[in-house]
Amino acid sequence: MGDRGGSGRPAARPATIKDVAAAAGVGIATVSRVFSGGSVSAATRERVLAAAGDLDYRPSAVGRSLKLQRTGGIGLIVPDVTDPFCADLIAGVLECARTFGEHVLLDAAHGDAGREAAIADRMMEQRVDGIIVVPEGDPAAWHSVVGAGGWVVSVDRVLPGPPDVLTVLIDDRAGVRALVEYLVGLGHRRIAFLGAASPGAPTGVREAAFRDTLAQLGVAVDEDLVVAARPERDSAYAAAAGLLQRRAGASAVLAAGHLIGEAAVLVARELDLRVPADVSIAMVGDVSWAELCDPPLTAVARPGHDAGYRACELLLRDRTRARGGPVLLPTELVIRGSCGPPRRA
Amino acid sequence: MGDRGGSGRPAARPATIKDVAAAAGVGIATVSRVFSGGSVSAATRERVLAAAGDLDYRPSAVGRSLKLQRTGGIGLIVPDVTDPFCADLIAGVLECARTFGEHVLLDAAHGDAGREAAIADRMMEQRVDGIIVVPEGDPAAWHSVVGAGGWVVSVDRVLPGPPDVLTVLIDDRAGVRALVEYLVGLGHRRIAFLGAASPGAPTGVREAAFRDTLAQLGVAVDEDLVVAARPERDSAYAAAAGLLQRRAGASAVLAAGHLIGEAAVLVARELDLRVPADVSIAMVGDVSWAELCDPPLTAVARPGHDAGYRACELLLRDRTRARGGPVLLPTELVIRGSCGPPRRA
DNA sequence: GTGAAAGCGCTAACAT
DNA sequence: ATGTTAGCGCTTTCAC
Repeated sequence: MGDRGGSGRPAARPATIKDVAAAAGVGIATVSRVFSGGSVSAATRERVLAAAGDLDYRPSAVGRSLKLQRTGGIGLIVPDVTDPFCADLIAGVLECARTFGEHVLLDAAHGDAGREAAIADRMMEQRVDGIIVVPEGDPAAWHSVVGAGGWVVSVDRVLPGPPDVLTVLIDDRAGVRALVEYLVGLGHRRIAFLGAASPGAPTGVREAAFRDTLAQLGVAVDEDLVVAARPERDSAYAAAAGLLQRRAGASAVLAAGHLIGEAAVLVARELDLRVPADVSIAMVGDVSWAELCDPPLTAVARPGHDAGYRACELLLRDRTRARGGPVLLPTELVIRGSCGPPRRA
Repeated sequence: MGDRGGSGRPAARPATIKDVAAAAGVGIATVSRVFSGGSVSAATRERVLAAAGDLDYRPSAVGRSLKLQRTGGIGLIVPDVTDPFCADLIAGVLECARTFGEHVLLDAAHGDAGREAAIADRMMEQRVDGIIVVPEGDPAAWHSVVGAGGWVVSVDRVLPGPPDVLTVLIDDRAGVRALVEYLVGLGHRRIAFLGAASPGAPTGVREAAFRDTLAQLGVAVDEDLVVAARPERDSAYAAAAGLLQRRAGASAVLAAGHLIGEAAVLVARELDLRVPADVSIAMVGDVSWAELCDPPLTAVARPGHDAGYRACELLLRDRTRARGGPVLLPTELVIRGSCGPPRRA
């Protein structure tokens, strides 16, 4: 029965276990038992519950955490919550955390190493049970978190250094390979690589996979066709425009991330290039608009939700096991209409 | 100097204020002062800091929260983190929370009233300083949270009942009105309304605004052209297909949300309707793909980031003020290429 | 400037 | 089955 005055509220500070005990005429231990599942006689339990109801009592997780030395919270740090991959990741973590009865502290580092470290610090002070992170900052900072007794799982990035950090990876190597093979199979020999990507997308392994696969297939890489951009919209756009404008003779473009893929699509349209007649376009990261643009974009789907789920599982269930290298999650090549045979020269 | 054994770690439990005090040869009060900014002689501070560094000491937020009766955390509950509007909202809350030095507990309710209430409960037990929510569940549950002494701000929904919940709204009414006026100005008289929407998009006020504006403009509403779908992809698709297939003679389609807008675009393409030659399409919610599809979609942009930021500000700064009705945020009509004059019959 | 001690809300060991 | 008590890590009076 909260007293809700007219304006400026009473801010009645919440009832404590003591209040309930007094109201029910029992000891505080009994109240505790009622709420944490000890054995209490039915009659007493009834009285306690009634009193608790009257007082609007909610056990304080703060008190409990202090006693138990464990908060039941996990930290999640992503580069950018509005990135579709990150959003999927978050959803996965949330879903898994729920099954373990844990809650999630979220923050975004936006590629700022200092901020990332500060967030981690704060989460450690909050005594989270572990941290899941898509790290973009200083690897040393993360090893030191582990050194301080923390548990961390790195998603979509491998942290150089001692293998004290659990890791969940997405098999971009295989994804890019499949895509390149598909393109080459279509007849393409001059394939451009637009590097750099969305947050959550280290371009290094993708470029390496691009080069390796081409080499394996006996196709030469034209360095003029390998371009890099920073993971911002305008940089991506500039890079794509630079490549497509000079018409270096690419018959296909592989965009290493959805941001740069978006740029490629936009630039192609602006240049009145028909897709895939004039140029084929494909990208890594199967975001929702891939199906919406015209023609729909062929893309390598990356399982962000699974990655988040597995990372959380790793943290909460498989800690001891975890020795045994990174978890590697498969990608899927989603073929749509944006790639076709190259135009006959 | 954390002892990192070979496998299965020591799990050295973190140093406490006592450990530091002992190591530095001072009282715990002094250590506390060093870390919470009390007055301490430079020499002592030095010693304490050194000891703390050795022990890898981090003040426990749990201990502090218990003492201070305030955790510095705020709860955020959205329908679905992967929805672009929700993602923007989250980003806004995160940004504002940072400036106040607060952290954020996130969870998703997925339209499940029971889950929403359970999440709120848990957050209250965590003793968050307040909760920001895009409520889809039982309004009574939220009023009772307030009754229990909690602070809640509702975003993008108005909760019926006593005005004890702070509110941040987006002016969809004006947004839809602008869009309808634009369409009518183009010459359209038979405008279809595809209702239901993404999470974070109550369709009611949009439909009302649609009808009102049309009435004001002296244009009759054909009930056959007003269709509703549930906020899932297939339901949206079915609704759009139903409408467009029977060719009820709509010259323009107003999709009330991005999910149903997506469906409209897809269906139009499938039916080989040219946009905007055969049919104009516009939607509420300016998601990133609007610019990517062909032609780019005219849309009403909804300021999710701002909404989140303002909600957080309201919670953290303006509590007392807050009397004075909901905060209302403006939308913006973003005109692209998907709408044109109706085809001459 | 610094230390001793109380107490925040809770759980668990121990006593009854 | 239930009550008493200690103590989790911290801040903050109150003495000195």
